[in-house]
Amino acid sequence: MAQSDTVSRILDTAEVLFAERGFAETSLRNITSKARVNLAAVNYHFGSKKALIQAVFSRYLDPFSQRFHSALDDLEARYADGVIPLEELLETMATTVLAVPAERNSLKVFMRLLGLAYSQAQGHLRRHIQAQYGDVFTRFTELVRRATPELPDAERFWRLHFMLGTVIFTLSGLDALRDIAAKDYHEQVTVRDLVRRLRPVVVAAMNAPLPPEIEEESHANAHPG
Amino acid sequence: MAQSDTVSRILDTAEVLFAERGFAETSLRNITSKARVNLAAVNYHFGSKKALIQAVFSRYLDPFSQRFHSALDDLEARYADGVIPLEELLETMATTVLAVPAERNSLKVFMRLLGLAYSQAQGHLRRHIQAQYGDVFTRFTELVRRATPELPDAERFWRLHFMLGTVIFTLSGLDALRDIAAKDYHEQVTVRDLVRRLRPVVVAAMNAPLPPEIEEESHANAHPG
DNA sequence: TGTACATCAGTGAACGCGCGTTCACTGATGTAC
DNA sequence: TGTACATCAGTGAACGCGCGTTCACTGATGTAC
Repeated sequence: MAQSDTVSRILDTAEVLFAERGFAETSLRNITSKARVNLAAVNYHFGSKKALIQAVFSRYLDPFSQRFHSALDDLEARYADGVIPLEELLETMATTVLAVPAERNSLKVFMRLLGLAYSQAQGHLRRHIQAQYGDVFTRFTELVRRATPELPDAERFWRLHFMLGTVIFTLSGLDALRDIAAKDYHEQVTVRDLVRRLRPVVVAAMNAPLPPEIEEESHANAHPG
Repeated sequence: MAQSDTVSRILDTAEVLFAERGFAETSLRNITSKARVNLAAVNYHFGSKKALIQAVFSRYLDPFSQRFHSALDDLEARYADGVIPLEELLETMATTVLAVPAERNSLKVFMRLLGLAYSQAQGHLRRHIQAQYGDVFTRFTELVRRATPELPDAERFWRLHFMLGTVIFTLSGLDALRDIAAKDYHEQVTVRDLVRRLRPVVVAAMNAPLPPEIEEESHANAHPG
């Protein structure tokens, strides 16, 4: 037995329960009893519930940011001028996002956790993630910036988050949507199928025409960049 | 004084706190002390915390479905052939979505509600809301079907949900995103500004080219390129 | 090689606390006769 | 008009419960001399 079977039992169980019900609704007693581990073990190994939540995130985000960094290295080596087509960037992100949970428990858990982290208003978790993993996202958005020079910075920011919303909402609520889809269309939907459908939608959204300028208001002269 | 000033004080305060921190993280003591109302008043007037949450939801969804129905009546009267352009349908939905919370407190509560309706894992709440308010959404999607005859049914279903994800994610996590946007671009974002940005993105996404058909399936000879 | 101590994962029970809910009660207003 | 009772919004205090955390403890293994 490894020196801490207990630690991974806790993490495995916690990520499933967190994804199912959220952080506040999952108690340490839920986790430890389902993991068949002593209640005090969470505080012994992690220090607090908050720290456990962050540890659950790290198990996904550490390998993700590592893989994503090296995938971007490969891309940058391939395009010597530093301008990587948008489709390639999105494709790479999709591949990396799908690769990580394939080894772990589920894509749904990962997406649900990301969604919870964003919607969590207070944001200690959000700030932790930003501080810990912000650089790989910064690098990605910089590459997207070069791929879409015609987009104002603010517009690009919002469109990336619009698409993040699409992906997180769809993949984290996949069970519910599958339910509805199966009832309406008698169709079984796989994650690969969804990604196939998502691709042209995301590309079209990023390439949509710019919204009309606002003229009135105060003199909104935000020079982006 | 109305026969129950207390009831509306509770509802007004509850929706603000629910929007700020979520349902589980908001206690009845938080609500009643901020509303300067007796703790027991919630259970007296509503019966339980769960019933209070549903009452908060109803204050948004009842007027929303009512208004949306009559807005669709108007549109159908205006287009005698029964085919309403997609842009009009989306515009109408956006207007209705924004009109309801304008009288009330926050768009965010409303968006959280819609998000919950979908992402609630076990789905008893989802099915309740589907049963209570499903007809207006069914009516809307039927009109969208007529406006986009070139889309296969399943494709339309998924694209509508992709866009629902964008809107729910963006507007329900607005505070977090505003935070990030303000830090990166020193720009204050209003809801109206966001809707202006969303419009071309949603239209482009709905009109995106169809994804390539899947041909192979079982004999998995995936061309890696 | 034997003894003493240190380290460490894990445990069982308890702690204080905030939670949703309940209950006996008040006091104002309405209704019946 | 007077009396008795009913209804109802609201109250203060307490209830039991599950929560995250703490603490003294065990027993196995490692280390020093």
